[in-house]
Formats: sequence, C-alpha cells, structure tokens
Amino acid sequence: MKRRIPAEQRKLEIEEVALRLAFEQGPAHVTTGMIAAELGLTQPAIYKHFPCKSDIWTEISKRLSHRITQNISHALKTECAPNICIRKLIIGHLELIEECPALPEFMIMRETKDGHIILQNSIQTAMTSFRNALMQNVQAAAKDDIFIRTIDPEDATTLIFGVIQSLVLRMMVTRNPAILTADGARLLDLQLAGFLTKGKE
Amino acid sequence: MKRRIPAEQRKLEIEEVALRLAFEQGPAHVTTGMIAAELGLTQPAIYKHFPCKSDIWTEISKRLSHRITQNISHALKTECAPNICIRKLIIGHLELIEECPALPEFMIMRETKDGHIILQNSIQTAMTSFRNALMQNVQAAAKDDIFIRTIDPEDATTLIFGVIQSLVLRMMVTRNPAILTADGARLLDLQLAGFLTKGKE
Amino acid sequence: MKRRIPAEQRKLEIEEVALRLAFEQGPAHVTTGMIAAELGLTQPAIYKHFPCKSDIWTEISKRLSHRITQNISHALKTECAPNICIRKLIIGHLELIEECPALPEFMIMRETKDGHIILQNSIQTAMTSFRNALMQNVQAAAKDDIFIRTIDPEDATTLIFGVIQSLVLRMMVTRNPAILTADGARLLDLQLAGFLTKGKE
Amino acid sequence: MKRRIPAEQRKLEIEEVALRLAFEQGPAHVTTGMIAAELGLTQPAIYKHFPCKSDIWTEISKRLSHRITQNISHALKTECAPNICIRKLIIGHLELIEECPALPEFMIMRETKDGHIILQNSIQTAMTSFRNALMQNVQAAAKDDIFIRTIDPEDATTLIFGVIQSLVLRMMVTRNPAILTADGARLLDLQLAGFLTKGKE
DNA sequence: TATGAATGAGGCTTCATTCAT
DNA sequence: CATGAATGAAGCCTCATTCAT
Repeated sequence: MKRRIPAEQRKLEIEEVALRLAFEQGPAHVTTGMIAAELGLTQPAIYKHFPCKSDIWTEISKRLSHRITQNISHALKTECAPNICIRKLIIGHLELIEECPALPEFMIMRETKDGHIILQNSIQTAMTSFRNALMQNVQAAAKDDIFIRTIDPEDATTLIFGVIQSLVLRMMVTRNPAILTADGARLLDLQLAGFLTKGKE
Repeated sequence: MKRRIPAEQRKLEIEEVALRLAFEQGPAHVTTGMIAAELGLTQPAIYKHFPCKSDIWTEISKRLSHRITQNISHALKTECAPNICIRKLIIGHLELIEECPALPEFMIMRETKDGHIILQNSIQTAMTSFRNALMQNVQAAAKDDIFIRTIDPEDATTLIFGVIQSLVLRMMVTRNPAILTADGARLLDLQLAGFLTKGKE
Repeated sequence: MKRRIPAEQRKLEIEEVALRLAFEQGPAHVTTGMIAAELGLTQPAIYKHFPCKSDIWTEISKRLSHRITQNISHALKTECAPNICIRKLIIGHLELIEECPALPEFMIMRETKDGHIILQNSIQTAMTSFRNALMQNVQAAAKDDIFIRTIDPEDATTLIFGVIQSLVLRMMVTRNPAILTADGARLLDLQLAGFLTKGKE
Repeated sequence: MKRRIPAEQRKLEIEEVALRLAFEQGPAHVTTGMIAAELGLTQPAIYKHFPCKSDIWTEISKRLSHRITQNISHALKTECAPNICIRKLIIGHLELIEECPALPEFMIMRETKDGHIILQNSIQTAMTSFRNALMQNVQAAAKDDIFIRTIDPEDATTLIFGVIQSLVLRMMVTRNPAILTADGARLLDLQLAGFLTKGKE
C-alpha cells in the first residue's frame, strides 16, 4: 500500500522536500507535518530519520555548504585567467541557487533551539570562502592588468558579489529562479566591464 | 507603574517594537507575547489596537512604503542632474534601512492568513516605484551623456540597485546596520564610475 | 458557561487535582490533560498557571515540604517529654499523609527535565529534618531514662520511623489512607514499648 | 557484531535489563527503546520475545514472586525455632531486594493496559504469603514463650515487616542497595528485642 | 531471531484570539 | 485603555506497536 523506501533515500527525500517548501513558504513556516504530508508519510515518521527538526536544516545546510565549496574548487582548479575564474564562480553559484532557490534564505535564516535563536552559519562560512576566492581573483586581475590597477579589491568584490544579490532579490520577488542564469551572464559582463582596463564600448 | 497611553501613541509603540524584534529575531519569530512583554503589557492588550496580528505587519508595511515613497519624491523633486538623483535615491534608501533594518526582510516576508501564504506587497510595490525612478534617471543620464549612451538601462539599474543588496546582505550577516551608510557612498561611486562617460581617473 | 476563577485559586485547584491523581494513578501517569479534564478546562489552560508541567510538581513539593516542616516545629515547640514529642511527630506526619496520600510517592519520585532524570529533593530534605528531630528526641529520651540508656539512637530512630513506612506500604497496597491514623497510635505504642525502661509486664 | 541468541536467553536478558533500568529510572520511565538500546538491539526486536510491553513486567513480576515464595519455603522448611525462622524470612528477603532493588517499586507499580490502571498484584500476593508466614511464626514464638505472650501478632508482624520498609526507604533515597544486608540484621535484632520475654539486659 | 520502515495515540508546549470585566 | 481567564489550532517529539523481509 504505502511506499517503503530505504532510509538513506528517505532522508534525501525529506531534505529535498524541506528545501522546496523552504523556498515556497519560507523556512520558518515549514513544519514537519508539511514535509510528511508532501511525502505521504505520517508526521512522526520524519523522526525515524532525523532526531529533531533542526537537524533537517543542519543537514541541508551541510549539503548546501558542500555544494558551494565544490563550486569554488571547481572554478579555481582550472588554469584560467582571473576574470574567467570570477565568471565561473558567479555563474556556478547562480546555477546552484537556481537548483536550490531556498539557499539565500538559508544564509540569513535564524534557527531556534530551546527557544533561543542561533544563526545558521555553515552556509555563511562557505560563503565567506566564496567571497575570499572572488577577492583573490579580483586582486590577481588587477595585478595582471585585466582590471584597473587602482581598484579597491574589497569594494570591487562586493559589487561583483552584488550581481548575485540583485538577481536573488528579483528571483524572490518574482518567485522565478529561471532569471538567475538567464540574466546572470549579461549582468556580470556589465559589472565587470566597469573594472576592465580596455575601453568600455 | 501601569502607563495608560493614548491609543494612537500605543499603536506606534507596538509597531516600533515589532519592527525592532523583526530585525533581532526575524519577522516569523515575533509573537504578540514578545511585543507585549517588551512594552510591559499583557498580551491581549495588543488586540485593543490591532484586530489581528497580521494587521501589525500590514500597518508597518504601509508606514515603510510611505517612507520609501517619500524618499523617492524627495530625491526627484529637486532639480538635479540625473546622476545626483540616483545618488539621492540610493543613499536615502540606505539611510531608511539603517533606521529600519528589518525593511529588507519585510520585502521578502510571507504573511500567512487563514493558513495561506500571501506575499507582503505594499513594500514591493513601493520598491517597484523606487526601481522605476532609478531607471528613469539612468535613462536620463544616458541621454545627457553622463552615462555611456549604449548602456542597457534595465541592467544598469539592476546593478545600481545591487549596491543596496550587497550592503544589506553584509548587514544581515554582520548584524550591523551602520555599514550601510558608512560604505554606501563609496560603493555607489565605484559602481557609477563604470557607467560614466568620463574616464574613471 | 464555564467557571471563571481567580488565578490563585485555580493554581490551588490544579495542585490539589494533581496531588489526588498522583495518588490514584501514580505521579508518572498524571498528564496535564488529565488535570485539565478533571477541572473542566482545556489542557493548554494549565499553562496559564504553570510555565511547565514539572513546575506543578515542584510547587506541590514545596507545599508538602512546608507542611512537613510545620508538623516538626509544632511537635517540638510545646514543652513535652521526649517520648511525647516523638508521638506528636509520628502521629502528625501520619495525619499529613492521610490528608495527602501521594506524599510517600513524591518522596521517591523521579522528575524528568529535558529527558534527564532528577530526584525530587525538597521533600527529602524536609524528611531529613524530620528524622533529625526524631533522633534528637530519642537521644533525649535515653538521657532522661525514659528509653533504655544503651539504645543506639540511629537504629531506634530508624525503627520508629519504620512505623510510618509499614503503615504507608499497607496504605499503598490497600489504597486506604484511613488505616494510617486508625492503626498508627497503637503500632507506635507497641514500637516504643520495646524501648521503654519500665518492664513490659 | 550482531549476536543472535537463543530466545530463552534473550528473554532473560531483556528482563534483567528492564529490572535494572526500573531501579535506575523508575519503572514508569522504562521504555522498550531503552531496553533495546541497552542490549544493542533494535527496538521492535523486543516484540519477538514479548507480545507487548506489559508482558515484560508481568514476567518479571512472576519471576520475583517466585523468588519471594522460594525464600519463604526455604525459611520455613528447616526445623528451627520461630524467631530463627523470622530472621531467615527477613534477611532472605533483604538479600533478594539487594539483588533486585527494583522489587519494592514493583510492589506499588501501576500497570496501564488499554488506558486503564491496574495494580501489579502477583508480587503483592507473594508478599501477602510472606506476611502470613511471618505472622504464623510470631504466633508460634508467642506460644513458645519466646515472645511476650500478650503481644498482638498482627501488630508485631507489621513492625517486623517495617524493618524491611525502613531499610527500603533509605535505599531508595540513598540509591545504595548495600545498606539492606549491612544494617538489616542489627536492626532486626533491635526490633525483636522488644518482643522477647527475656529482659533486655 | 532479528531488522527496517512506518503508524497511531498521545504528551508537552506555544500562540493567536476571544470575551467578560 | 487595559487585564485576567480561557480556548482552539497546531507544532514538536516520544513511544508502543505492526508488518514485511
């Protein structure tokens, strides 16, 4: 009658559903009951796979952090010019968000344990690495005379990162993740154009 | 001990406290009990001023929308060059966020009424106006040869708006609203520099 | 329709019902729902009077401890011969148990907070005082040649205390608290007779 | 790793663990999960050996009852003076409790079946036999002029039984079963001394 | 003889909301 | 304008129990 599914796969399903619901309704509104209903399970069945609800978020956060880190190493491992690396970092991250559009909200999500609010930080840590990788390539680009030499690397990095933020905000308002990769490359080009040594038209 | 306070003023107090708590704990974690406790009231007392909880958010949203709109008209009413207007719009909005740091979360907040999720939209409407005002000035700046003529106004607007998003994200991670105006002008200059016809010295 | 009752009185009612149910069903089987049902309340209504369930037990324990201590001071304050004091202590305590027959189970009750077992000890502390008061009077009785001089006060105290234990066990098995005072005096007399200097004919 | 063990032995293991946990945490707090965890089993594995949880308690109660009865017949079968028999009964029972310190709590434990509370009584039945055996010997001792002739056998029995209760209470408070046999003989002597015809030196 | 996935009942607790005072 | 007592819905979590393998 009911689907009986191996635990490992069920865990994944729970995480996927939770992630999807987190995008649709906002992480704070996702209940274990909603997750269970979505999977055709009773609510306590969730607890056969996760000791407590916040562990679902923790596990998801770990998984997302890992994806972020993977994207970073993938973007850096190839021997490319710094501006190409920057491109790979940004586009790769946009693709990740398109796949998991709840990611940005996880980054700023407050987790509550025992009534106390604790900030979710494994994703924030990964994003710090992301920003560092970005900045190193900005610095390298300036050194290589790809970017204007006098550019402030911190601020330039912030603006390049801002391309993601702009798109994320529009995605959240429009509820349409497709715009991320659709518009990402073009916006990034425009952003980087301002930093390039070569003339901009 | 028991302060009896005119209704209009109490309403304001409630909204202020709710707004502050929304920043501290996240809008979804704010309860009527927390608001009441913060004001030294009993929890049902809130209902003398607001028929239901979501009306608090609605009222706050209205107020914030009004502030956003005020900022727009203030930035546009003076006869300035378009790039100056852009500056006024962005900096003005950053100041508003610094004063009400929960604003960005209100923009993406889901309100639940009768179990259904509805997006908060009076602020989103105001932000659409904001974006339009921004874009009009970008177009004007391009027409006036302040910005590069060939620039795409949509994309340029998105990137300029992105300055706000970048700063907001850093504020949410650092929990420090002060960075908004501290770094805003400098970042905006860097962003606009990429669009200016004149060399970036 | 529903009785609306001042908070202080409701608190008392809750404690009384909890105490009664603790005797009838055993403390570990008493639920907030049972208490509420007994009072014609909804279950969450209990939480308007006690922040959490274990606070009900804590409060009851405090009250019982106080009663125990009162009995001690009442038995000691009058200027009586030590054997009379002993009598007052024991009979007074039996009367208290007859009134609150759950008391013995509270003494050995394990309270669970956050999944960890903690022993209930405010009553145990009071009972330690009770035992000390008993022993002091046993020593005094030996000094005054009421009891046999060579008696070991620790052991004699334990046996006198044992009169209570014996009756309590029979009460728990028969579920009839009335035997406590019905048989108490007679049993105590028999017990003390063994310690008296005068021959037992 | 996975021990597969003959059913009969596993049943015993389960009962032993349940009995130990009943002493440590209180019978009402023992769950099938705790028992399974203690044995390195999955929780439903318990149900291969016991149709339902209360059957574990029932089985344990039977076993304990049997031990109680064994102690009685062992104490009575030897041809001894009644006071020696009494001694054997009490000391033997104390030894049993020292081995199974949860026994006293089983005696007053409420078992719940289909939501209804039922008292555990196979142990109570055995204890009634124990008391009867005790009383018969008290009567015999009175007849043989070992105890004072005029003694009330009921009451004397209650007090002698009380030696066990006193020690049990102290064990439960101190969580130390060793005191039972350490102090038992001495206390019993003191108790019986009061009933002996011979002067108390 | 056991595991592995799941269920159903029920417990504690929170919270928005009502209403008489 | 506010309190004080209470409700109803819902959330998290535990536990005994089932059943296929």
